[in-house]
Amino acid sequence: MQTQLKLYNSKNREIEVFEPLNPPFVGMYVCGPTVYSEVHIGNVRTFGSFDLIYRYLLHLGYKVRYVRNITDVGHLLDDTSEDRISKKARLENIEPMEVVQRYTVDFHQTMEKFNALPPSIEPTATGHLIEQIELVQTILDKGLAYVSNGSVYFDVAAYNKSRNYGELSGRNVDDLISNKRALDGQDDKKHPADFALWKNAEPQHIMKWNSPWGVGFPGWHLECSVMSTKYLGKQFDIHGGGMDLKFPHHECEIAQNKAGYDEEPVKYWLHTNMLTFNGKKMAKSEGTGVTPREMLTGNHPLLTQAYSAMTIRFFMLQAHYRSTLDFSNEALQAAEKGLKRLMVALEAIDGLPTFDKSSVDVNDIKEKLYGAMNDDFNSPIAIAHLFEMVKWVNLITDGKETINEADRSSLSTLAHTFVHDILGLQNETSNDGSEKIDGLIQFALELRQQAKLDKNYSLSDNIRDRLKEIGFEIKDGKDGTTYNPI
RNA sequence: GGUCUCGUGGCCGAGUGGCUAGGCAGAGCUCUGCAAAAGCUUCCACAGCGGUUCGAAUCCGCUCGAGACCUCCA
Repeated sequence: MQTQLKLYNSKNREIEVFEPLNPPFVGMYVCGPTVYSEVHIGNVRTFGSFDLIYRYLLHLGYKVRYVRNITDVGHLLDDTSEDRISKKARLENIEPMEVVQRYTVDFHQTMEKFNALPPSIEPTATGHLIEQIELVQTILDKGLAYVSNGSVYFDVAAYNKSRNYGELSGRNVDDLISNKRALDGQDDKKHPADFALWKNAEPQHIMKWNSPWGVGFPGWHLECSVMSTKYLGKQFDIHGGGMDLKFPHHECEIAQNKAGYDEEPVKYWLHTNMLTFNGKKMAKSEGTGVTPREMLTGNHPLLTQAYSAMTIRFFMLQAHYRSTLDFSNEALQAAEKGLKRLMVALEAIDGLPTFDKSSVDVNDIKEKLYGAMNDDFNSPIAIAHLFEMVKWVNLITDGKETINEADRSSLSTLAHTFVHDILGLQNETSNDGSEKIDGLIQFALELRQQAKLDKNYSLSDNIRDRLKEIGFEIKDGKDGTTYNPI
């Protein structure tokens, strides 16, 4: 029997049994990208991790509403009054919304390549300005924010009198004062830890809107509070995001929600870890921000070859979502080969010879697979067990183990469910192998077999090599020859 | 400086107080005309130093090292 799903709640740093607020419904909010440029492969890992979680929850039968936002309001860069989206727009001489549109589309295309399911709702920040302004007003009315020079700031000190700012990230307000780095430059604030709910816009600022406090734009943390509440309610089950968003972003979100709605918004906080390159977090500024496009084409100085989307997905799934994952050509090549072995075995299951008895224990594999996933979505363990299954399949193929028809059928269902539905791995070596192509290859194999019988090895090797060039790998087994698309 | 995480074999990466992770790479064997594929076997490990324990890579302490966050960040 499958055990209960347990997950690591980063709110209290403990593994907890997953109990939705209103089963079978599950509300899940994940912080999406800011669409001012192409996402990099580290972003793909984050959304891939949540895709795994989403898929598994769906598989367990939950009715999941998965909300992932698009941040299309540019938020401020360091010491300029310019934001990322406006800057990009200025550099490329286009409308900010063109920037947004371009990279939103690009993001969707990318996630589709990596076989990530689209969220149920993908709201945009600019589409929820009224709600954001309302929340700012509510917080102001409660005396937990103040207006200053056309901007509105969250009053951390006032909030902290009755609440605990820093509960998620384990910080306390006093530390935040004393450790605040220099160069804040935000003289409008009463307290260094205060954060903007609404920001006054300079005249040259492009993306700005009217508000009760003047022309400006919303603070970065506001959109997630507003949109999660709007679509999932004041309390919902799961909130996810990258670890780097824990502070200040998620901390501020909690504060806004509690200040505005007087509710503990999130039951389970899930934070995914970073993809690293040479042990360091990927960052464009460090020259380590590899884009999916570069990965897929191999067109990057640090890459020795191109990697397929499924290779990359599989590579990422071989690490737990809460661990950092270090990224190298060697590791990716290992994933490429491993994935191929897995997929070949998966496709072979339905063609396995059956016997009266089974020497394999399908139920045991099943329990191990669910056990792994129920243990905080431990995909690397699940994959390890899938490779156990690969071994069984190969031994049966070699006639060293046996399986009966019922077991073969349940093994096939189990394996396909885990590989395709839960891990989201697709067979990329498209067997565009229509029956006609298969017939042609079988014919070529017959010719090769005859050549071998005639000891015409140069011909048989030539057939083998040519088929490989075309994209089919020949495998001589004990009981004849088979082939696989490469 | 503050908060926190982590240090596993050639590489990536799981895990647990005593029992095989797994993938890739390496070695040997089986199969084979050769190869590939597949199978079997095998080598390589838990940063260092102490402590707790019958027993620790797994718990505690210290040292060294790495990283994340404290500012936009997946």
